[in-house]
Amino acid sequence: MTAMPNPHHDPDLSTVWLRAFLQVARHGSFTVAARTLGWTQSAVSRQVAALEAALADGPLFDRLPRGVRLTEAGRVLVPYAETVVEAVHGAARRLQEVREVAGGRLRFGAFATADAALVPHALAAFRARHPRVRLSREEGFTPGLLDRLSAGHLDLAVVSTTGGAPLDAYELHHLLDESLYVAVSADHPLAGHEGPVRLGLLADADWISGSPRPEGTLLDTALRQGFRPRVAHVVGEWTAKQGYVAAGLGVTLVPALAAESVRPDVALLPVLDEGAPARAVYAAIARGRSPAPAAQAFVTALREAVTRIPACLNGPMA
Amino acid sequence: MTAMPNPHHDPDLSTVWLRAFLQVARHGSFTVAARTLGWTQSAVSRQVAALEAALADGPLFDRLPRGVRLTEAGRVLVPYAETVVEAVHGAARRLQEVREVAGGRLRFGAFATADAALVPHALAAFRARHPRVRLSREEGFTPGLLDRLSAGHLDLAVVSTTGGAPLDAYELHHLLDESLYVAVSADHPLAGHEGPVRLGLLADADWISGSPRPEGTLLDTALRQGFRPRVAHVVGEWTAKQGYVAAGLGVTLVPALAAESVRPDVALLPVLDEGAPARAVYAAIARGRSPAPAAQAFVTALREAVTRIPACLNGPMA
DNA sequence: GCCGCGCGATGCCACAAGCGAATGTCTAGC
DNA sequence: GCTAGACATTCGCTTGTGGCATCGCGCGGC
Repeated sequence: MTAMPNPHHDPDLSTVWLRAFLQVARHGSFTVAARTLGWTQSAVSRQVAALEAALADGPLFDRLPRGVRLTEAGRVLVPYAETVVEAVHGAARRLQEVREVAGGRLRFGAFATADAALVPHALAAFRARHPRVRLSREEGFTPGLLDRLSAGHLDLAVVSTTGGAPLDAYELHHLLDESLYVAVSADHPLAGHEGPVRLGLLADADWISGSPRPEGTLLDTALRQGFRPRVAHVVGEWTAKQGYVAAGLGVTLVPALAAESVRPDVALLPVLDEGAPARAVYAAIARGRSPAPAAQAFVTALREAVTRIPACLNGPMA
Repeated sequence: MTAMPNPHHDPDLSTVWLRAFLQVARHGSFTVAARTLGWTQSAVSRQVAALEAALADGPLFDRLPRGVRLTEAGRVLVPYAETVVEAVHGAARRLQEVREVAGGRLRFGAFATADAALVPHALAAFRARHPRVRLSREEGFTPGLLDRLSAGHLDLAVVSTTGGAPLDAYELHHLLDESLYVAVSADHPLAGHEGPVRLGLLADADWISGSPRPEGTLLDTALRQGFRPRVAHVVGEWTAKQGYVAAGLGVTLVPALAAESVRPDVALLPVLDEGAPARAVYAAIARGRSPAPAAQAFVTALREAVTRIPACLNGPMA
C-alpha cells in the first residue's frame, strides 16, 4: 500500500483560480484571459498553476506554441468550475436581493385588533413595494407573540403594552398610542354624551371583558382610574362582545384600532385619559438578533399605515 | 444614483471560508466548528468575517451569548455554499478517477488489419482493467488517423510505417515489426513451396492490391526488391481479396496481423525480407500534448496483446 | 537561414492576507 | 460578584499573491 498523496481532504482553492481557469479554457490563451480579467499574464499563469497543484495534480492545459488547449483533466474540470462560479454568483445575487428586500422571507405576528386595521394597510403597502418577499403571518396575544419572537420563530411582532410583559428584551419601534372607547348600547343613558367620559361614571355598570379579571387587559385603565369594574360576562370575540353590548347586557372597552368596525346599534364614547395613554402599540424585533432586512421595511410600512388610520393618537413617545 | 458598492463583480472567496461557514451553521458554534476543521477558533472567526465582508455585506450569523444562529442572509447562503463545496469535492474525485484511469474517455483509432487481431485483444484487457473509461473507436488509414490525432480528435492511433507519412511529430510506441505473407491460390505452382520466398519469383504474376499504384502500400516491399508489380485488380476489402486469390485471378500481400483469418483454399507463403522488416506498427500519441492517462494504459494493453499474437516479429527497434 | 515576434514560465520584490497564541469582552449561572 | 464559556481582537510571523522584468521556445517573415 502506498501512502495516499491526497488523503481525501477537499482541497481549498480560491474562486479566482476557477474564474481564471474558465477564461483560459474559453479563449485558449493565458494572455487573452488575463486581459479579460484585468490582470497580467503572469498572474493568470500562477493561478492556473495553483489550481493544477491543488486540485488536478497534473496539467489542465497543454501548452502549445500558440496558446493552450485543455487536457483530459481540464475537460473534466470545466463543468465543475462552472457550477462553482455560477453558485457563487447566484449566492451574491440572492444576498443582494435580501439586502434590498427583494427576496427572502418575513415571518410576523400581530394581535387581533391590530389585524383589523393597521396590519392590512401596512401589508398591502409592503407587498406592493417588495413583491418578492415571502410573507407568513400569525395571530396571537402579545405574550405569546413575544415568546415566539424570542424563540426565533418570528422576525417581527406587532404588540401592545397590555399584559405587562417585560419588553426590554426587544427592540421596540413605537407605532402609536391607542385611545380607548367605551361601547354602550345605543339606548344607554350615556349614548348621547358629548365629549370624553370619565370611566368612573360606569363604576357600577356590568362590564364585558375577555377575561374574568381586569388585570392585564384593557380594564387596567379602570383600575388606574380608581375603581374595580365588575365583570358580568366573559366574552373573547369582538363581534360577540358587540352583540352583548347592543343587547344592553353591559358595556365594554374598545381600542381605537377596532373602532371603525362597530355596529350601528352600539355607541362609542371616547374615554378621558387622565394618566398615561391607554396602551402603546409597538413593532417588536428580537434585540441583538440582526433583523431580517424585510423587518425594517415592514416597520416603515406600519408607520405609514398609522398615518392613514383615524381615531388614533400618534404619540410622541420615543 | 448612489455609487454601487459591489459593481456586479463576483466576489472572490476561498472555499475554506465556505467550509467554515457550513460547519458553523451545522454546529451553531464557532468553537465546535473550529475543532471539527482542525483550526483554532480565531481562524474560523476571521474566515466567517471574511465571507461576510466579501459576499454578504452583513452578518451571516447572530452572535448569541451561547453560540450563534444563522441570520436570514446566512440561511439563504447555505444551499449555495453546499453546492460549491460539493462541486469542488466532486471535481477532485473525478480528477482522481482520471488520474487512476478509472474514468474519463479514450478516443483511439486503428488501421483495419490491426483491428483484426491486435486491437481486440488489447481492448478486452483494457476494458477488464479500466471498466469506467468511456471508449470510442475509429477505423481508418494511417495518414487519416495521424491527421485526426494532430487535430485533437483522437488520443491515440495504431498506425504503421506504410505510407511514408512523417511520424516525427508524434510520440511513437513501437509495438511490433510485421512480417509479410504472399497469398496465392491453393493450386498455384508455389503453393507447396518450403520456406520464405523471394518476391522476385512473382515478378510476372497478376497482383491484387487496394490501390492501382504500389507506392505507399504493402507493395512498396516489391519496389524495394527491384521490380514493379503489375496490379491486375484493385480490391480494397480483405475478404474480397481472398476471393480473387482463391479463384486464381492473382496474388496479394498479406500482413501478418491478418494471417490468422485466411480461408483454407488460399496458401500463405512467408516473404523473405532482405532489407528492413516489411513494416513497423506503432501506437502514436500527439507529441507535446499531455496524454490522456488512459492512453498510456492502452499502450500497455497493446504491448501485452502483441505477445499473444503468433506469426509476428517482435522487433528490437527502439 | 537568420532574426524578430508572440506566448507562457519564472525570479524577484513589495504588500496583503491568513495563521496560531494570547488577551479582551460579554453573558449566563451559581 | 465570581467563574466559565463563547466570540472578537490584537500581535508577530509566515505564506501567498500580483506586478514587473526576464527567459525560453516555437513559428513565421524576410
